[in-house]
Amino acid sequence: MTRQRATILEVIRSDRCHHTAEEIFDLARQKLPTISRATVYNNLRALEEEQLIRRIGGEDGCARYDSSFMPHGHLFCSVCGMIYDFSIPNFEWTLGACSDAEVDSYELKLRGVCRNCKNAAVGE
Amino acid sequence: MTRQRATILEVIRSDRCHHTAEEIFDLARQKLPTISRATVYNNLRALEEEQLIRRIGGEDGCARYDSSFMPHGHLFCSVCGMIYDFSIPNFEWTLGACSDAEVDSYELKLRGVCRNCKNAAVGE
DNA sequence: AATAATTCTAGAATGGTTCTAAAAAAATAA
DNA sequence: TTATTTTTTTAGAACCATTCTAGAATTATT
Repeated sequence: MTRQRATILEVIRSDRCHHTAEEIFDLARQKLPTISRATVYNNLRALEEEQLIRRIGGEDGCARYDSSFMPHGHLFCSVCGMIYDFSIPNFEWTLGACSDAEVDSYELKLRGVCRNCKNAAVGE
Repeated sequence: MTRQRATILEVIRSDRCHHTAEEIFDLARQKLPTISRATVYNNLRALEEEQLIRRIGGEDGCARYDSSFMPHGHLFCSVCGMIYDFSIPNFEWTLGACSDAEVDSYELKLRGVCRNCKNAAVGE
């Protein structure tokens, strides 16, 4: 575990913001000014292969990263742009019950309006 | 509806293969040899905005297109590479019941082994 | 310390997609 | 129909997230 890799992992774990590679590069650079963009990309790929982080496809064509192990989906709020974790009880079981295929993992992306923005709209 | 757009839509509707933009370009060119790549991309975007087709993110970083209106997920088989439609009964209802957010649409990608490949493995 | 293996760095290359500007086609007006 | 305006198409350049390359730095091994 090099300093660079530890820093990248720390950045991803430090909040639940699902940062992009570029954001991770900027945040890592604040702690390690000479870190290279390629190092960020290399380590993101390596960390993903080691299952220490998870890649999720963003809405704008660039990948985002999540450090949570618990399987869950993501709600992309079309009003505030935030990305929220979204869990469905027994979803793995449901997937198994829905077909004869063997499902190893899933990625669930939801588009809509988050609770906060929905409530704000009502209060207007 | 120009000839180019009609041809692109016809290609997407002609089978359930979830083609990439490049594949659609090649197939469209067989019918309209002078069609341009930009026309394919322009129309794919327009057709998506008109809700005549749906874009799904492929596993290899390039978009794929689906002409089905019925909401459903996609199983990417890691053995044969095929992409299968995957439906979950009452899934829209489940999504609504799982949070206070307003969910407008979803994209569900599953990785695993399809029924055929699973059965083939057993028979070995 | 010497050697070998791994990781990092900067910048070039890649590739799917979007943009640009001019030509063609289609729609509308006269 | 002809003239005018709007939309679409075309070819290729540009874009940008990501990957690759080659050499330097670091780390591990002998």
